[in-house]
Amino acid sequence: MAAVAGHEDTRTRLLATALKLFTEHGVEGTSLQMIADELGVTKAAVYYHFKTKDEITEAVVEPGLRELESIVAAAARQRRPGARIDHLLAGFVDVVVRHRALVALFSGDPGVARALEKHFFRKESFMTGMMTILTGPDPDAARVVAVHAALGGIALAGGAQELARFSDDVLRESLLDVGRKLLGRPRRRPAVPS
Amino acid sequence: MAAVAGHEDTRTRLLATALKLFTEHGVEGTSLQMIADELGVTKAAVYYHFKTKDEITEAVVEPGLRELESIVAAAARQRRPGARIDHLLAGFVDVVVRHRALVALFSGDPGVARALEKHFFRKESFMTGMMTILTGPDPDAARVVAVHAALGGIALAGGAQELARFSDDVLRESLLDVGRKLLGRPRRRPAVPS
DNA sequence: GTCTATAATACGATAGAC
DNA sequence: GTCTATCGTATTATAGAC
Repeated sequence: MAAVAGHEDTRTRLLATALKLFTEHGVEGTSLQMIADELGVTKAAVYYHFKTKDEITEAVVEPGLRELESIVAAAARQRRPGARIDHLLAGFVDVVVRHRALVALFSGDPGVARALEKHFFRKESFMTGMMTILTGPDPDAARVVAVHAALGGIALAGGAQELARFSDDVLRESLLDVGRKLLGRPRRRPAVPS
Repeated sequence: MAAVAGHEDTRTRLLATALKLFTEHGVEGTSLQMIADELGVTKAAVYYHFKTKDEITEAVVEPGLRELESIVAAAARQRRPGARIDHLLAGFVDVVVRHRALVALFSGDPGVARALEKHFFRKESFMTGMMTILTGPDPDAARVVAVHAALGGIALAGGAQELARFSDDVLRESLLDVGRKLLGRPRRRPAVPS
């Protein structure tokens, strides 16, 4: 790890800078010049680490996306439908909290979807997989809307600038509460025995 | 009305085309060339109707934004805190349903906020006004998160492509339900007398 | 009201020196 | 690993004919 720290460090700083600018101005609204300036290098230096801008976009969202994929897969393996929902909700919220702005970026920015399409990742089918677990079979309109609002609301709230001051634990519990209410999964321990 | 139809029609078609492309590719990801091509005219023709791209962005979002502003003002005039919340929620959902993709665009696209800033509209202070009504005074973290998720979830679900098939009435009732659950406003008529 | 033509600039991306 | 310099293209925007 330490041996490649010199290389890894610049690459990591680059991705962190890109994520910050992407959430601020959108992927298409962020130029390589802006990234280079923020990093304190030239455009050519950026191109040493990544061959194209799409490759940067991909690398920014990849870690969070991989986590989400494995969570969906693990949730699908649960036997009871309720357990599938609980597993997916807890995992989704956890990824949102630990990556904050990333999931909101993935959910809302069309530039991300366009960049991923070129490397054979279909956002639409991925979302359908999550939806199927959360809605169940033959859902009515209200359920489909509620699930959409839950995923969107959790992602957007997790990436909101005004909520950055909250700790991971506080944000996680609050977002779990949002998901439970919208998905009809009341919590087990009502907190107060009285 | 009919006398200016020739002018109004092209301008209206232009705004509808712009909104469609903005939601598909984002504001910064949409060029005037794309708008002109979709309209079947040249870029110069587009510039006859609007002096700058920011002016187009502004004109696209303006109608929905004006409605939201008057709804917030009307909600603030309600006496009881619960009535303020109910008024704002119903109005917000109604605007989302009638304009669909527009509110999601306003909520999520950084290009919109940037375009509006130049004409003295501060998105941040506008959102704070809505938040204050919905959270009440001295809200805890869970409440702030819930309100954020409610507004974001409703806006995002309203603009979702997969929910476009639902009628206005069905979508409105479903989104109201989302808002009521997250804001702690259970509905009056529980539907089934039994 | 829409066109052709063009200016000025910014973009993504590459070549080659150090 | 970062630089200077540059290529080709696309961008916003304008001028002037019809």
